[in-house]
Amino acid sequence: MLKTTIDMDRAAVVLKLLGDRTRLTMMKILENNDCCVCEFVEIFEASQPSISQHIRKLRDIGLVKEERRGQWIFYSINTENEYYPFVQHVLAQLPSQDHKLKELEEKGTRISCC
Amino acid sequence: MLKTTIDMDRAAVVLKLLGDRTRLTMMKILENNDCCVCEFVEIFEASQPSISQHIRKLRDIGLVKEERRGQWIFYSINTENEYYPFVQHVLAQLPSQDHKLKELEEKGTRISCC
DNA sequence: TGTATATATAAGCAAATCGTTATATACTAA
DNA sequence: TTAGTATATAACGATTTGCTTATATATACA
Repeated sequence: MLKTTIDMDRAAVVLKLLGDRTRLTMMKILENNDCCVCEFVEIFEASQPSISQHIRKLRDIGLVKEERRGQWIFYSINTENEYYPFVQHVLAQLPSQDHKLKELEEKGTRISCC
Repeated sequence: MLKTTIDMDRAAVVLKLLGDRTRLTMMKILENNDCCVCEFVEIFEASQPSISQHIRKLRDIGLVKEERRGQWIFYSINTENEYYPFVQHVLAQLPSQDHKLKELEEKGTRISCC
């Protein structure tokens, strides 16, 4: 059986990153969707730099990856990441946050991009 | 099916608490053992106040409970806590830390208490 | 009672965190 | 090329965190 366990130090680092309302919800949304920054800005009613800085932390340890599509940069879960299985287990315990994206669509407040 | 899901805000609070090397390892050890403060002091080679303060945070949101036995206070996981199922899932992904207790026994450096 | 041990708590400090505003960069379209 | 949009980054400040040292409290035991 090849079971790779995450070591405690790395696990603590990952959990600390997930231990923030905004980042945790971001990750849960990204579980099922690709998103660009502007969507998160709307969902969290936060400033663009604040959102970018949260994403940067997730990206710095490889939890998410980016893909430019024209003017926009879409983020998604990096399933290749060594921590992915661990993160997946944690996220699986949380209630879906997909309704937050749906609300944007319905309100029509979604910016041009998405 | 009665499935109680933890809400995102509370989950983030719990994960933030677990997102510290010392507290995460403490919780993993407590998964299978009751421990008193002096054991943690030895295991983490930390000061007694530092350990007490970490425990206090875990106790404040009810993740652990205490039980005085004479001179000592033993801590254990509070399985009655609303977050317990969530925490259990997280801890289950981590490698056992029981060897840390065993090392204390073998080294004989364990203080009188334990 | 007095002393030792185990633990908790308070106060203070350095570092980390998370927001802000200002600015830089990259792409699109006129 | 110029203007507009999306995003990243830098600089700064307030708050939080996690240690330290000092002290208080509770129990055990002589």
